[in-house]
This record gives sequence, structure tokens and C-alpha cells, in this order.
Amino acid sequence: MPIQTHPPTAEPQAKRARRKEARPGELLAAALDLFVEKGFAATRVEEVAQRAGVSKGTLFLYFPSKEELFKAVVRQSLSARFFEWSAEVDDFTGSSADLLRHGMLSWWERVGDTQASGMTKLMLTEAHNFPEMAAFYQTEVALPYQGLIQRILQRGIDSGEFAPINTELATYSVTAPLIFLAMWKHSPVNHPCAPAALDPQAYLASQLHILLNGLRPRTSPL
Amino acid sequence: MPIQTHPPTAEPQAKRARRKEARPGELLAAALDLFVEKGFAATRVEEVAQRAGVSKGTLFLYFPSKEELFKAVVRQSLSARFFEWSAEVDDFTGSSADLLRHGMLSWWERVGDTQASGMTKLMLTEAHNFPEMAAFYQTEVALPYQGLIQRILQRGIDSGEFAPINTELATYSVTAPLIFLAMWKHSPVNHPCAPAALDPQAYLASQLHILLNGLRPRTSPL
Amino acid sequence: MPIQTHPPTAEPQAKRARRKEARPGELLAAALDLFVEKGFAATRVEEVAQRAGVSKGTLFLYFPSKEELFKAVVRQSLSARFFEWSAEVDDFTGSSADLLRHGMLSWWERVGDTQASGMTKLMLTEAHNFPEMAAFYQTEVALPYQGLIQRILQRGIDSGEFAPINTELATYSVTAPLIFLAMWKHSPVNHPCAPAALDPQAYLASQLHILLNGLRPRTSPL
Amino acid sequence: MPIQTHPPTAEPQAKRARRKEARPGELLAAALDLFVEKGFAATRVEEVAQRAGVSKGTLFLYFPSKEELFKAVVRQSLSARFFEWSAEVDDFTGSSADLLRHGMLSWWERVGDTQASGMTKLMLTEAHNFPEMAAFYQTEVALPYQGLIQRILQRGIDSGEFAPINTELATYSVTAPLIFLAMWKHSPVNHPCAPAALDPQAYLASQLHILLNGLRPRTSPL
DNA sequence: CATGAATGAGGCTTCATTCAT
DNA sequence: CATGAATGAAGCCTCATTCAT
Repeated sequence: MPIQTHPPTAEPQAKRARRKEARPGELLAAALDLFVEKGFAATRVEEVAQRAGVSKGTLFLYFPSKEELFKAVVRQSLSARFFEWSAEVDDFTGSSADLLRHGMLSWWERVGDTQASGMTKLMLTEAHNFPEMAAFYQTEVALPYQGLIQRILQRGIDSGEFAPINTELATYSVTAPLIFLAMWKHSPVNHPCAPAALDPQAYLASQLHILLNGLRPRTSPL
Repeated sequence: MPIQTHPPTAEPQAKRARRKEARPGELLAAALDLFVEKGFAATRVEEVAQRAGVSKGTLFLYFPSKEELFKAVVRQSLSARFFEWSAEVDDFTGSSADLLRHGMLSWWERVGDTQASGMTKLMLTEAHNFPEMAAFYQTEVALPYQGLIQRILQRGIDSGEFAPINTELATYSVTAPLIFLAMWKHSPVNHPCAPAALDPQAYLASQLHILLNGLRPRTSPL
Repeated sequence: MPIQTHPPTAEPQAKRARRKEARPGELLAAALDLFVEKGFAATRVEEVAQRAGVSKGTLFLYFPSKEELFKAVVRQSLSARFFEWSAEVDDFTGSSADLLRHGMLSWWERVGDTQASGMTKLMLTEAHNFPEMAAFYQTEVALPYQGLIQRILQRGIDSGEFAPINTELATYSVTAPLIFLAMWKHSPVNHPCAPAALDPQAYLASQLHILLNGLRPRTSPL
Repeated sequence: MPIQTHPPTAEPQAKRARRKEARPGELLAAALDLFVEKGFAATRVEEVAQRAGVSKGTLFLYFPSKEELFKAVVRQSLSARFFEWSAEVDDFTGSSADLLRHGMLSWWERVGDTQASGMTKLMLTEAHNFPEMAAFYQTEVALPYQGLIQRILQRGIDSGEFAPINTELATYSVTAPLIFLAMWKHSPVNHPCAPAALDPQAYLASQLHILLNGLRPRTSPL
């Protein structure tokens, strides 16, 4: 039995229903674009609604306030990815160095090179004006990711691949280049008019090189 | 007999006059703090005035608009340093590698590790919402500094210390770590509550190492 | 059976929509009254809104700024009449003297003896403080009307009714009494408390008499 | 004995003294110019002070408020002339028609063709925003002048030169052209860029002609 | 559910007036 | 007396949020 058995006659009703279900997603997509482009404060809710093809009032049916809309965008674009990653880490069978490399490179592909990384940048630049938002980000995004990275590092330490460093501190060495790339990608320095600046992949590779070098256990007594 | 163990005898008469001279500086300091803390849009001029200990109206006696106040802060905290640096570059007698190292490390001391670097961060995050401000920053800050770095690189190329690379592109390799530190220092990630994160000096040193390595002329065919 | 003895059945549903259509007109009416009464600078937008029965913010939904509101008032109260007049001039079949008389007298009825003439007065008294507004008035009101008067005068010259005078200069002889009446009507001199002053119709008639006398072609050499 | 016997040696002291005496006059002159040029509301007291060569604070030593400054300007530029005129009327020996002609023409010379007429215009355009100012003008300027004109008219009626009209009403026929000229002179219509518009002397002459014609006693029964 | 008209708190800026020097 | 730095009330305008339809 084919999917969509109903002829187009019933469609108007179905279409509306589908639209209704799609609304939050369309609003989130529009909001993501605009927040990244203009920042939280400079983005007007009416613009978001317009870009999503609905009226201002409708937006407030789905999100009780601009701030909640922002949180929802963070949740969708950053938190949601977390589970995917977590599973991949658990299932990974190669070396921990490869796992770390894979993690960082795929972060670039799935988040960094995406609108989503704009939200990372935004949290670093506007969050302190909205304390509740900052706390939310810490709980929903920063800490889970940090935990994930710690798990990777611990895996390497346990297997003897990495030196027995303080994993909490070391997470910053992992996230620093990622955060920097997020900032870089979404800063005016990186605009088309500027001369081709930084190759993110190459940058990541070099940072990885340094990082893995630093994580290597020192076999010599010194 | 020490000079000025007591305030000058003319003080009662000059109090107001001295205030007037001090005002712009006090306002600029207050504005710098608040802009860095909350961003341009989220900072209210009345707050700046209050923190400087004057009323809203007084601020406008010294700066014709919020935007001009911002520009003045940029000028004081970033442009002003430029001439100092430029002279140092001219007078430097050591190797170009040392000059580059000195430049980057002293940037950290004089700007990076200071409120001033908050303005660098701000320009990268809010500038596009205020086109005139972006243009101003480009002219008054970005381009002069880029030129200075190019001069250093060219100096190394001319002396055979550095490979004959494209100096315009290479400036980005120099500024990237600096910009990253500016961002890092002024992001919530780096708050007191967060576990001690990144040692800027060490980070800079490692970036410098990579950078200088990359700049070294390849003498062997391979 | 009379049309529309009762409001349309759709009324309950259309109430808001009808408001929306009515708003610009209500705001324009309120603005006209207040601008005429107090001048442009002394009229506060909130007052206009209040008199129109809406809040401050609502006014800005319909007019993007106080200045645009003013222009819209000028357009409605002065420019709009122009086309009416222009058509009447084209269709007039009587003598040019009658046409001129008709034009001036009907100006009094339709503009001069109306709030609209207050805008004429305002332009003569406040325009120079608002250069853009002055230019707008010149383009949208003064020049079209001047052109219309020139057409009337030329018509009379072509038919031999009027002497072949410089029509551009002569327009001032036509507009001067009208402007005077506009000023008169809207000056405190003319307030109810002042003893009944000037009969505008009589004034216009006497000015017309002089004017037509001056326009008559001199047939005798002397 | 010559006036100003004191040699220049005493001047520094005298100069300051003289300056002090001259201050109000200089401020009034500056205020007159600016009020006429820009209107009451649009004139800033600081500008007035600057043009008079003193500081803002000094102005308030001589005039307790902007409004009082305005009144003082009205008093000096309009009321002051009244006594001169009054005496001339009393001393005049010619015909009443000549007296009226003389009065109107010399008004043009001494007031109309002067900055002072700008104040007349101003009262007609801004007074109602400042009720106290309007009342002041009525008492100090309008009524005295009206009385003077009535005396002239009565003189003509008494001598049989003029018909026994209602002198109160007739004053308006006298003042109307004068007020119109005051408005005309200080309106943008009359700016250099506009084509040479109205010859005030000729306008006055023609209005006088009409006026005197209207005042002539009708000798024929009808 | 969806709409979009309406609201009003809040931000920037001006300027008459005060007052310490 | 004179100064001019400082004040703060008041005006224009924006925009998140509400609510009648």
C-alpha cells in the first residue's frame, strides 16, 4: 500500500496540517539564520516571522517569548547533535587519536561549517546579557560536550595512548580551536570582501597535530 | 622637599576645571568597561554616564552621540597604541623572528590582557549591525595594524629570514591567534566560575612556534 | 428603499479592519488641527495620536516619522486639491477674468476658509527651519499652483483679454491676497476675542478688482 | 564741554563698564536677529549669547528666562517706536490723508523694512503657544498702535475729510496691509532665490489708494 | 489556529536653566 | 559680575508582546 493514498482532494486539509507541524521548524530555521546574521538583540521577531512566512502573532503561539525562541534554536542546532556524537564515541573501534580527529573534523563538517556554529559564537558574545540563557547553554550544551570530550580523553588515557593528564583542563585545548573557528566563520573579518584568509580544515589539522603531540605520553624519563 | 605633597593651593578654584579635563577620560573608561561587558547595543548611555559619575546630559557635552563615543573608545584603546608599535618596529635591531615574537607578546601585555581587547572582540561580533562603525574600524585599526605586520614580514623576507611568501595573506596567520585570544578572554567560557582554562602566554608561544616554522625558508629542495 | 439604513451585516467582524482604513484619515485630521494650532515643532506626536484616539506607537504604524506625517498632511490638504482645480481650468468656457475670479473665490471656499489654509501659513513661517520640508512644499504645492495660475493668465493673454505681461511675475499678484488671507485667518489677530475684523470675501473682491484692472490691456497709447 | 572728556587711559575700566551697560542691548540685538531668522522655539539661548559675545550664563543675569528675553525684544523693537509716532501724530499739521500716508510709509521705513517687522510676524505665528506672551503683545503693542490709528481716523472724520465710519473696524483696513508686508518680508516666498516678487512701496501705495478712496465721504446722496 | 492592529516601556538626544568657581 | 560645566525634563522613535477579530 503506497504511502499517501489520499488523492489531492483531501490535500488542502492535509497541507494545512502539515504546515502546522512544520511551523516550529520553519520558525526555528528562520530564527537561526537571523540570529546568526544579526545577533540576538538586533533581530526583530517580526523579521523571523516574515521569513518563516507567518505573522508576528503566530510566532508567539509557538514560542512564548523571543528568549524562548532563542533557546529552542540553541537546543535544535547544538544540543540535538549531542546524542548522535555520543553514540559514535561509544561505537568507535579505532585508536583514540583517530576518534579525537574524527570528532573534531566531523564537528567542523556538521556544526562548524554550518549556520549552527553561529549559535556557538552568539553564546560567547551575547549570553552574558541574558543570564538565564547563559545558564541554559551551560547546562544543555557546554557541559554535555565537555563530558563527551573527557570521555574520549579518558579512553585514550586508559588505553595508554594519551598521557594521564587532567582531562577537565585538556578539554579546553580541544574546544579552543573549535570555538575559534566558530568565531572566525561568523565574523566580518571572514567576509567575501576580505582576502581569502584562513583554511579551516588546514587550521584544524595543524591544531590537531599540536594537540595530539601534547597528549602523547612521554616515554623518556624527562 | 617633595613636589606636591599637598594639592596645589589653587585647588578650590580649579576643581571644576580639573573635572572637565578628567571627564572625557572617565567617560571613555566607563564606556570601555560597559561596551566590553554588554556590547554596543545593550549598553545604555545613561549607564555609561552613571558609572562615570555624571548625568546623561553631560555625556553628550563630550561626545556627540553614542556611536561617536564608541569610536572614541576604539581610538583610545586600539588606534592610540599603533604609533608606539610602529616606532618600535622601526627601531628594532634584532632578528625578524624576534621582532615578530616581541610584537605578539607585547600585544598580549598591552592590549590582549586588557579591557582594550574587548573592543577587538566587539568589532568582530557587532560591527556588521553598524556599517559606519565597521568602516571606521577597518580604516583606523585593522588596516594600520595589517600594514605594520606586513612590514615586519617583509623585513624578514628582505633579510632572508623568512620565505618569500604573500605577506598580505600571511598577516592572517599572525592575527588569527591574537584575535582568538581577544575572543577567549572576553567570552563567558573564560569566566571565573569556569575551571582555569587556557594559558594565553603558552598558547601564544605555541602559535608563534608554528608560525615561525611556517615562515622559515625551505633551503632543501624538498 | 434607502441604501444602507443600517450598518452592513459584516460589521462585528470588520470593526478592526474599518478602524485600520479610518486611522490614516483620523490621524491626518488630528495632525492638521494641531499643526495649524501650534506649529510643527510645538506639536508633539503623542498629542496627535491622543486626539486621533490611539497611542503614540500606533501613529508610527501609519507614518514613519513626524516629518512624513507633516508631508502627508500637506499632500492631503493642499496637493490633493490641485487636480480638481486643474480640470476646472481646462473645462472652463467663460472669460478669463471670470475664470480668475472663480479660481480665487473657490480657493477661499475650499482651502482658505478651511483648516487647510493653516498649512499654507505654516509653510511660510516654519519651513526654513526644516529645509527638506520646504523643498517638498515647493515641489508638491507651490510650483504646481503657480503653473496653474500662469495657465489662466496665459489663456487671458492669448484671447486678448489680458495685456501681454510677464506671467511668472504676475502670479505673485494673484497669490499675494490669498496668502494674506491664509495668514490672516490663522493669526491670533483674528481670534474670536478680537473685534470682527476683515471680511475675507470683500477683501478678495476688492483685490480682484484691482488685479483685473491691472491686467486689462491698454488700448489707448497712453 | 565735550561729551566723553575722559582720556583713553581710564578706558579699560570704562570699557568694561560700558560693555556692561551695552550688554543688554547687544543681547537684544542678537536675540532679535535670531528670533526673526529661526523663530522663538528654534532659537537656542546659547546661540543668542554667542552672537552677543557672552556666555550662556551671562544671558540669564540680564534676562531671567528665554521668554522674558523675547518680551524684551518685543518691547524694544516695537513698543519703543510708539512714543515717537504718537508725538508725530500730535504735531502733524497737514491733511489727515497725508498723515495716514505718512504714518504707513514711515512704518515701512522704520519698522517694516527692518528686522523689527520680523517680531510682528513672529507674534502672529508663535504667540498662541505662549499665552502670556500673546497677552503681553496685545497690551504693549497691538492696542497702543490701534489707538494711534483710531486717533488719526478720528482726526479725519472730525475735519470732514473722512466719512464717519466705525474707527475701530477701520483700523484693520490700515493694519492689514502692514501686517501682510511684515509677513511677506519674512517669509521664504520672499527669498533671493524666488523671482523678484512684490514691490512693498508700490503695494503700500496701492493699498493706500484703495483705503483713502474707501474713507472718502460720499458727497452724492447715494 | 492565525492574523496584524495596537500598545507602551524604554532608549537616544536636545536644550533651558542652575550654580560652583 | 562672568563663566561654562552640569543637570534632567521632555521629545522622537523602536519593538516585544497582547488581544480582538
